[in-house]
Amino acid sequence: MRWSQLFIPTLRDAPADAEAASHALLVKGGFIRQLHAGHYSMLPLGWRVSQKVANIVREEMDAIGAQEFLLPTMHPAGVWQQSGRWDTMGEIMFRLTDRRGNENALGITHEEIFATVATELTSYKELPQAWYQIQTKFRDEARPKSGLLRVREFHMKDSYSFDTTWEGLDAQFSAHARAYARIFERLGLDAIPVEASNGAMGGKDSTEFMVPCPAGEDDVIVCPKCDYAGNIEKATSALPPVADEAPPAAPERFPTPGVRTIAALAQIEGGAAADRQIKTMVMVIDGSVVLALVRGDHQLNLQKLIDATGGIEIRPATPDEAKASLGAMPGSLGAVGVTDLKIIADEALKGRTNLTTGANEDDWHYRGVDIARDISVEQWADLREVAAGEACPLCGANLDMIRCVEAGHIFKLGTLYAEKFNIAVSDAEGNQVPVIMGSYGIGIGRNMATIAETYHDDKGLKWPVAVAPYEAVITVLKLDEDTLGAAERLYDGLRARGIDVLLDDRDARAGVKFADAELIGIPYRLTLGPKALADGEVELTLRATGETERVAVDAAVGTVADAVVAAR
RNA sequence: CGGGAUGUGGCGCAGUUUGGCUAGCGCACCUGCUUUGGGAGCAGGGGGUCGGGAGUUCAAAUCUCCCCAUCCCGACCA
Repeated sequence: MRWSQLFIPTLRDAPADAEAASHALLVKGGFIRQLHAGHYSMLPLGWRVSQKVANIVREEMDAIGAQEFLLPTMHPAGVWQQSGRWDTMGEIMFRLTDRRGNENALGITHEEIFATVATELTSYKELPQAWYQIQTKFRDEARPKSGLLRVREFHMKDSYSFDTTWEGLDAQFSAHARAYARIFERLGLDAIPVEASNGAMGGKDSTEFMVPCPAGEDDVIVCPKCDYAGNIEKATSALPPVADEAPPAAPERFPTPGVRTIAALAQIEGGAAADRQIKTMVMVIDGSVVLALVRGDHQLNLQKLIDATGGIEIRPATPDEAKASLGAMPGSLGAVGVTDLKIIADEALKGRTNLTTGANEDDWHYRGVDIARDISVEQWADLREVAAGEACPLCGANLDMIRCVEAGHIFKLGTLYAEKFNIAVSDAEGNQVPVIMGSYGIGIGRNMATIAETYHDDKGLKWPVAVAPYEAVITVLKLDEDTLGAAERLYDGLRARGIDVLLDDRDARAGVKFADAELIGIPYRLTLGPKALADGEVELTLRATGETERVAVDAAVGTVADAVVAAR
């Protein structure tokens, strides 16, 4: 491609705002343009990068025997009603009504649609199968942000596996995990596989691939000593036991005028240390009030509460709702003697005695509470959020917390969709057996943005060769016959070697050409100017390191092509 | 959904408080001349329903009301 014909609008004065640095560079370099909140136009450079990411994903999916499909983006409501997710997906799903008054959805994922195809599976001899597509998804996110990292319309590779046995599912899950590891390696990303919450996808095991990145939105707990890693929504830690003194025969009510916080209760005479308090959180889960109890010094993790209760819509109760349910405002709430509400407690409270908690009357608390004796806990669960510095549950080392981007996610779905859509095949004995599914996703644009976030400097992007929009640029400093002629011979030579090469034939100053090539992040730059050309040489500059060396003109094609091919 | 901010040529902004010349500036763009190895200079030129609607006024980018959109913080969220 000749640069003079390439559409690259640049915004050299783009303001640096609080969004991801990569986003400003992708906009500035003319890769993407925003149409609307969460909807981006891919310009030629951006689309080339996106396609390269997609092709790497495609190659690795093909390598594990998966077959590519392309399914519709718009789906009739009935398919989603059949799985039950028409109602449970809530506002995340775009819905629209056609001229006949029929309801439709824009696909947020494609389990249902692949399931309709999978009903045509009839025999165990056809299995296993692994099917995928690279296609547009729509999600009505409450707050799109950070450029391509969180959008409402995006490209995603989603794949689905079909097996007759759980061992088969395990094998497909492992195959995907290995394929994902290779994909991230080729993309130049250090992805950490972590235990994850399954969220609305359902199913059993799930692994997220998390790339450390300050612009991300997920916190991941990792052990610096062993392999333990988990999303904050799932991770646990080992806690030292708290030695409780024996409680009195019954809880004792005592006045706590003005005390509204755990910290305040820990300070006052007759109070208790935070780890000897019960924090009572009033939550509304799908319209019902539930009490969630954690230790005073612990934080409740909402996703853990969702996972433990199977809830869909969950929110903290308003102070007025809390008062209506328990009779006091937050700060004096407790579960002692409460029998008409569901009470779910964190495991760190199990067996504890002589605790302090609110008495459901403003300015009063209980002490001497024995949780087993005094509180009707209906369900015990892991509800508390792990904090950095706590002990690894496997080896005891101090855990780290890292901010990450969720770059991929793989699930073992099980037989849920087989049951909803009646996907069954005959086994060797002629019995109908349900098909066991897995579901595997990786976002194309999100990975593109994460790469940009990982590889850039103050001059611009530094794309890895594997995803660079062009692998090499020939910067022509003087548009005379000799220089341009030499440049075109190099250009033809590199194209003949299959290199994606850009010929900067613009009538612009050298500084502009250098700065633009650096901004858009082309890995290899060949500079043709009269100085070196007089010696029969050209300059080769690496974007990644800034190193420059002189190469004989005759050897330049071979040198660059070999380097590019080796780095792909 | 709550809080805050913004909307003016392609891009980035000033002007709005206190209504008033033909709505400016920088970048980009077009023409010419000079320049040419790190974001050139001079001269000339083109381009704007001032987010939308209604209202007040002799007069509205500016004041009032309604609406829309975008951004940031939070809530929420495979």
